[in-house]
Amino acid sequence: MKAIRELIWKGSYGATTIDQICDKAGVKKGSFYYFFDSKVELALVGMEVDWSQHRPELDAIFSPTVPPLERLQRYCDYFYRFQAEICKQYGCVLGCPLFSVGAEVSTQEDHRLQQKIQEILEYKRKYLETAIRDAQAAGLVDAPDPAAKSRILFAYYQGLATQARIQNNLDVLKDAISGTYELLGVKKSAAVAA
Amino acid sequence: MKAIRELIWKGSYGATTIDQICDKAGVKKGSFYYFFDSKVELALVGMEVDWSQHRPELDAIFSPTVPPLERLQRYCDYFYRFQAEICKQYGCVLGCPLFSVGAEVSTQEDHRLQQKIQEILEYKRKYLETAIRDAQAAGLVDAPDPAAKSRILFAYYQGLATQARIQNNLDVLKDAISGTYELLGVKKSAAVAA
DNA sequence: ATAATTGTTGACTAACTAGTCAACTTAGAT
DNA sequence: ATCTAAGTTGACTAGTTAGTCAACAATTAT
Repeated sequence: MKAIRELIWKGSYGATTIDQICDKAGVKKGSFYYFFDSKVELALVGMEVDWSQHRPELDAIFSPTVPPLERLQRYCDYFYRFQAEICKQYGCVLGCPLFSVGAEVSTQEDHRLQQKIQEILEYKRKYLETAIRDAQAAGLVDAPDPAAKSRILFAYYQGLATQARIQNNLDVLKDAISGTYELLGVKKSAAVAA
Repeated sequence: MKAIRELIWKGSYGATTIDQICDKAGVKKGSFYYFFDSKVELALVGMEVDWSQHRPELDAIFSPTVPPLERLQRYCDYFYRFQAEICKQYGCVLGCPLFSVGAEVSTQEDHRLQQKIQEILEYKRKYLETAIRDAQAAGLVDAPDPAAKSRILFAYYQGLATQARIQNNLDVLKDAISGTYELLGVKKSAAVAA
């Protein structure tokens, strides 16, 4: 379980072989096929496990009890710290596996993995939408269409994460919060407050 | 040449084998190794060829003779039309190969491909930076730091392209120009003019 | 024409790939 | 203790992979 996540995160989904997974997991191939029918099957469960581990943390960060702009601030901080830790552990910036794996498998015939990834990504976007809507209601930002704004912000985050991975540079992520504010048209006073 | 571009664009770099490339190109493996030492070598030349074909079009779109905001408008249009054509040809949205391949190979030991990709990406960002600087000089946008803004805009485009690929949905790209305007803080009057 | 260079090929290794399976080991229930 | 179900394994296909190479063909120079 941990093995496949590491391998497809650090390397790529397509280039990760079942032999590699078994080696890393210290398990023989027979055992693998006792539990899973194929690599896709394992990847699906892996994604699910990963998501279920992140979900509580995101629920806390995006809790409605937290002021909306602070949620975004905390999320940017969290993402940076998380990537920094991963970077220290694996020696390079890995970004978000949902993006890199998603982009890689999107053209495959078997659509199950794409669907799962899109599903989780949509959950994540929802956090942003709610935060933006609350910020708009509080008059903190200029976002008459929170859903549209959340898509823009989400695309921005996705781009940042991918850039950080490609450039292998954590500093790229440091612009996240200022970029968020510019993108949302945060009013000066609100920015200082958050 | 055309073969590898199609294969690693539609599929992935890692999962594309030299046998596949040779088959698609109608060439035997011996010939391949007569010209290239490895897959990386071929991919490097492929990227270079691809870039040299796009460059004149981008030079035209971002010509200093064109009003700055119109450059961005034209670029968004161009990108959409280009993706639509590719989509009709291959049956699915493929996004930008620099992003998908870049994300995939970024953790490899051999850094040559990453370097080439980063180099081309940096060229592309420069187009945006110049357009934003000109727009700022003309008082059309609120961008005191054009380089920083261009990084934000570039990340946004990168995210959009990746999303379009993951969701296999061209409509994602339709938000590009309105997102650009929101992101740059385009003044109402300037937006109407462009 | 002929020699030299450039390019092409099929046949070849040796390592790796996904996937199967009968035999084995463990752990839990009775 | 012993029976059973759950899990593990090594050895096994059969196809694919990267990469090599001597022999062959095509082009070009002289």
